[in-house]
Amino acid sequence: MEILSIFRDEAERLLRNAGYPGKVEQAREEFGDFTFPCFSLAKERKMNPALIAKDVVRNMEKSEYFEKIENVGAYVNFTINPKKLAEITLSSIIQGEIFKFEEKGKVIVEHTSANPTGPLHVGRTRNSIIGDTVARILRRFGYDVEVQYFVNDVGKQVATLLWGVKNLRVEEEGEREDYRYVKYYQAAYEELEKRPEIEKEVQEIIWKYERGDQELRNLAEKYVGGIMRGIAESLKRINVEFDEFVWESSLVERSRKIPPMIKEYLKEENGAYYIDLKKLGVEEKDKLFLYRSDGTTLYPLRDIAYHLYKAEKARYNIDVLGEDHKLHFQAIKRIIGLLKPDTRLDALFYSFVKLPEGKMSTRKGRVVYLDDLVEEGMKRVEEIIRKRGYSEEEKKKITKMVAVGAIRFHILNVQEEKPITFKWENALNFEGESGPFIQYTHARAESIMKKTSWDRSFNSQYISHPQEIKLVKLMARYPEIIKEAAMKLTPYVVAKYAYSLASQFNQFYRDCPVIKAESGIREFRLALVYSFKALIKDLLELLGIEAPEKM
RNA sequence: GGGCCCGUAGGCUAGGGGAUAGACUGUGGGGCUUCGGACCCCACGACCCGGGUUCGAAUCCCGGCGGGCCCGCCA
Repeated sequence: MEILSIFRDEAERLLRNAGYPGKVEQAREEFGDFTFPCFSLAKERKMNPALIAKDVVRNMEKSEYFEKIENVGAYVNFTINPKKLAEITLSSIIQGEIFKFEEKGKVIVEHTSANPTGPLHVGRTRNSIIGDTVARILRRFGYDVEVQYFVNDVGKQVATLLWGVKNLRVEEEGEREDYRYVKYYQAAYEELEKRPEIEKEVQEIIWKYERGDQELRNLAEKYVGGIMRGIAESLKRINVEFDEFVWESSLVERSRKIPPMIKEYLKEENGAYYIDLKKLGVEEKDKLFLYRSDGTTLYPLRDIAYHLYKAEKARYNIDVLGEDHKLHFQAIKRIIGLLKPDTRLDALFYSFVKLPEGKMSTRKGRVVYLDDLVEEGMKRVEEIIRKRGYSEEEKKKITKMVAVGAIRFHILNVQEEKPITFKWENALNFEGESGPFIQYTHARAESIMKKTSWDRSFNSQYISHPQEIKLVKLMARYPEIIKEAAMKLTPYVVAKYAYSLASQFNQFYRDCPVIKAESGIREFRLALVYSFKALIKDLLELLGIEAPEKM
């Protein structure tokens, strides 16, 4: 139940009864909670908007839901009755009702799906963090969510890696397989640039691998599998996990059955096959190639097979993709629309993270690896908490929680489609609008609760301080924030909301003593602190950030 | 050449027809006999440019400029 819509509906009911039906909007804070601008009505009725606003107020009946309804210029402003709102909001949180949403069926979220050619870098991590967070939000919103990673082991990149493994000798350094094996990939690419004729050998690897060549399968299992283990381990450190890894090679046979199903869009050119995209209604591109002339499959074909596989498992599918996939996705969506018209396919696009010196590139070794970012983050956190007298074990746990909190929040706090330039000091910011700020605020609230006992009873009649009212109003927005983030696939709104809530709590904290407050007020404030803590903990969880009790 | 996305204080980012453009960081000041100073308060500082639509444009439309991406028998 969206708490504020109870009040919004009531405001609109009052407007109707006053003879001026219309929709209210969110008001600026200093004017109240909802507002009804009278400009368009003024135009319709050819009257002065300010006079209309006056008349609306004159004809309005009283309501226990609002403590004040008044006109300011051409606006009719509604101020919610805080006692009523506090009662509804706090009991909804304390009983856990606020976290329950209607069940909505199954959805598969595919994210990351980075080529398994080396360790995960920070650029790709934006995909993982956004994808993981949107999955968490959808789960909260009532979906049965399954998270998948599409492992591209059939493509040219992996063939290049395997060519390197077979033909080159490199120093394998480091503990983890992804760091060891990426050297083959980088060396193979260098070689390929020097001697373009190697291309043929790479093609041959693709051909053989697709047909199940045992030696190559074994190599892929070791090297691609090893790199995937590394990637999964890196992601696990920042709380990203998957339900299923789907390997492309497992879909090759299946993908070959697809072209006959869309024969009327299929064309041939020198032995290669493509889909006529114009005919499909995609204007921006002509041909989508499915087969090479040597008969091996191309990524679009395997991707169609994969989407078909997903569509059979779930009626709703979401891909988290870099903006470079926009056109490709448009084509895939059309094709799945033909093959599985009763399913829904959405994409969440994000812009790249680049370095001040340019785009990240695994090939060129111009990257910041996720692991390095996490390590550096932990180092900086440790610096701060060194003197706080935590045990070794506590210190280790807190250090990781806070570093990951900073990293995830930094990525999530920006609209997905805006480009990010990676800078260490921003990615590892612990102050102000940051993950650690929110975690710290949670720890503060926790600290109050620990110092006192409370039987979960409260009386909303005691609400009076402006900071109490502001905090309740902000908390009441939780359901609509979740709904917006889930429906528009915009996880950043949850990050922004979590920050504003924490920030508001800190202001409340400054002005409103809790433990020392007199009886009545004290219980009410404890209900506020408890509710804030429950809410912010949930929001942090949605952002994939742990909520430490002390830090 | 064509298409898509982005342009808001020194840096980073909300708002996406409506009231005085909201934060964070930075810089300068201030606040613990008070529940945790990774906090709080005050000040400074911004809508890329030019037209148009509108009672009203940071927001919508058109045209520039700047940045990113796409238009592969790569993925």
